[in-house]
Amino acid sequence: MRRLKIKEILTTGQPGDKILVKGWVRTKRESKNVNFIALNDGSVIHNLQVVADTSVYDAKLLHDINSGAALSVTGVLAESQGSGQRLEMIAEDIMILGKADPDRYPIQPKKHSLEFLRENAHLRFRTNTFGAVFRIRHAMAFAIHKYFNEKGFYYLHTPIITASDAEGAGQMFRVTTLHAQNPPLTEDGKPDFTRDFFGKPTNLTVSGQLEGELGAMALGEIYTFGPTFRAENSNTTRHLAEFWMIEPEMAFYDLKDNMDLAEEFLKYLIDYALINCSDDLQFLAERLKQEEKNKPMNQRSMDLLEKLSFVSQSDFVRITYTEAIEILKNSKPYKKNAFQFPVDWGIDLQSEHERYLVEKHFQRPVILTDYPKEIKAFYMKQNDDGKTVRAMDVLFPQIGEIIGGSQREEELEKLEKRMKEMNIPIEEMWWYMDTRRFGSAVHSGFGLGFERLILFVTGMGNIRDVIAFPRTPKYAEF
RNA sequence: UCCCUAGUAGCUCAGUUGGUUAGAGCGGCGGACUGUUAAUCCGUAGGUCGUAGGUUCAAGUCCUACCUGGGGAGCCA
Repeated sequence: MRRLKIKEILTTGQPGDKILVKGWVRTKRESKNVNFIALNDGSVIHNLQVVADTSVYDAKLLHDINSGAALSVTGVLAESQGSGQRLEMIAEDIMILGKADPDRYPIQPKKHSLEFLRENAHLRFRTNTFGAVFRIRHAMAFAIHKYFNEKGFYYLHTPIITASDAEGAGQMFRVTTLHAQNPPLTEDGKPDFTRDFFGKPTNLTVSGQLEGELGAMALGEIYTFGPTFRAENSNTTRHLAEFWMIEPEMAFYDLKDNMDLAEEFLKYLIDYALINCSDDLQFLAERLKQEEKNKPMNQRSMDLLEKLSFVSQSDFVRITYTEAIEILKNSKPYKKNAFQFPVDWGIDLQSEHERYLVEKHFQRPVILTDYPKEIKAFYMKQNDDGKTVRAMDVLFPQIGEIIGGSQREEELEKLEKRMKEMNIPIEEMWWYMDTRRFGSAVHSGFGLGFERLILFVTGMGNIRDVIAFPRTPKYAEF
């Protein structure tokens, strides 16, 4: 008999159908004559209720059906007498594929804290919450490829190991095969990287952008979607040492085209989730609502589904950095001295400032553009004012910066001048400079933190809960 | 890295101004029950109080250091 997935059974199954299912026991409810087994196979958030007549089955067999056990069950579908579900399965044959010792199995049929589940990340997929999160994460990854494919972008695989340390996006993880205690030394006593695997110092990538630009300047529109690494000692709910990033790079796009793409892209992804992940989103929305019951009224956030619909339907506000500083200087918290950090043209905006703009002043996503060149990277297109660059940051409620991007500097002389000012080793970057030497053109791109997107879409509060096996300072378990 | 906060049963927590034998709920186990919805009812086992020092007649409780978790900040995606 062909095995049916529970998703299929619950949507198209009919009473009388004889079927085979396999899955894991969530809960078992016992009474004298009949046992109810809630079986889940991961295909949907819903369980299949398996009904086992106690007179038909060996007591030992029923005894071993605990939370976590894997079962194979054949039986007949029937309209459920209970009110919790349309269909249920009257079991005819139950086989225990793998037992789960109830004394040792950590995922009990009760509410667990996210912290506890994080320590049991290998088993947390078996909970409703993490099942939902990781199904949504998959759907978002798929939607990203779908979106770009439909728009004619090519998926370019930029390298994970890189010798370039010019990006300046953060501390990098060194990649080496040299002996940690006794590396070969140069004459002045330093590790001799000419004898390392690649013959020079190498690192895990912090961004695929520079290589992405090379692809865009031939293929037209490309995107990368892969793991990225930062060796920063940051301990927050929004940072990981290993995370996934989506970086499109487009020839002939100026900053406005770039913003249009970013906005359309984010809305597409949110809509995709609303349409294709409604069961999981509904569960997460309900979960969030329960959690927020303990919070005071003014700290509660919008319902998850409302929030997603709202963002997908509202126009993102687009203002320049200079305008944002003006708004902040005229704001109540500024006048009341309620900001912890100063507001002045030239400073980098702090979380509290971004929060104010997005959550209080505009109450919708905001795209800030044209930042002072001093606080942005060397490759950004310099404006004629000599002070600002064509950067754009997309700010979302609660999570802050979800996208950072810019129009790139395509003029060789300007780029070289800026690199010299910022002490970027131009000679090592000869391949990057070549794009400006040969057939240079206006182009743009941005980076979207995948986990931050998932945070927003799922409403989860900690980035460690939207990646299967988080890597953070002092933590690389599993 | 900085600030705040917590660590007591498998989980979530309570534990009074330091004082006898450390508690509850959930979960587990045993039993009861005519179909349950993280069932209900009765019973039961389960603890080196994060680690190492210190103060004290006496420390889960006070002090110091360290470890780990959580929240916030910085850096950023």
